[in-house]
Amino acid sequence: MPLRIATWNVNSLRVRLAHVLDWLASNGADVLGLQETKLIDEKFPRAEIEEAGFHVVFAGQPTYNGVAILARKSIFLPPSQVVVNNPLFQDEQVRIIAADLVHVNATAAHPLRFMSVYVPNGAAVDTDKYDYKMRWLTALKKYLAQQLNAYPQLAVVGDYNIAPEDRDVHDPDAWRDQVLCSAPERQHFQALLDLGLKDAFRLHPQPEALFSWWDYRQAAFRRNRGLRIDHLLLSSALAGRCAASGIDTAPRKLDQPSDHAPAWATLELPHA
DNA sequence: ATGGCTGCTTTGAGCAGA
Repeated sequence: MPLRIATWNVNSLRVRLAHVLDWLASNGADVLGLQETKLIDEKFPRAEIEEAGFHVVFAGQPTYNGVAILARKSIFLPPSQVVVNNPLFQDEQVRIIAADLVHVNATAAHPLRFMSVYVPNGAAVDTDKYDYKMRWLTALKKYLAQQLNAYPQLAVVGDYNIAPEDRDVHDPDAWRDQVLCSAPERQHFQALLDLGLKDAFRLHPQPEALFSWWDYRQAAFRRNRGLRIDHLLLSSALAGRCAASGIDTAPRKLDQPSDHAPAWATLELPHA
């Protein structure tokens, strides 16, 4: 059975829990990285998620950010070796969680190392927040270089807040040099690919103008005025076993949607 | 040029998101 992994910026898990549980049931994802849970740990809906058949590890803070990993109990042992944030970067904001996922019938020598990341938005070019985003991405590259050495089967999924190429943007001229699309941001994304990571979405043919985020304003989703900023980056060992990938825009059509849609990939792993 | 939505916040108008 192929393994389906996914990422979703839910923009408040309190508001979106039903969407997440419905999507897991209908889409069949086995592992899901969440971003922008916006929940302190005391308020995280652990029981509801576990009752739905998933292990969960999470790290939050008041109001902003917050990340989690869900892993289907019928396939995985409880997540282990959990690490929150980047050990190489002092950060007051909670934007990364990583864990080992071991198959219940594990035969592989290496676990699946799964990381859910929420890259800073950056606000606008030439702001303090943009500088923070640049420093954050520099540190992420150093961390992932280490992680790739330690974990041959590494998946780094999340909201990267970067549209890698013009074809990932509904109106490239309007977005030229703007935050999410600026050349320095794209160079940071390319630097991650240069480590050997692969963008799962681009491993397979895709429809044109398939995006993962649309502004809440001005009917942007109905007009498909979106960006592709949510990505699954795979180590070469995983990329070689990636059978399919895509973005599911169905949840963006629901009432009270997240402004992001889930992105996913399937992996043919022999008991990862 | 501005604000356009949405969620959050010692429930309010302001911040943040992208």
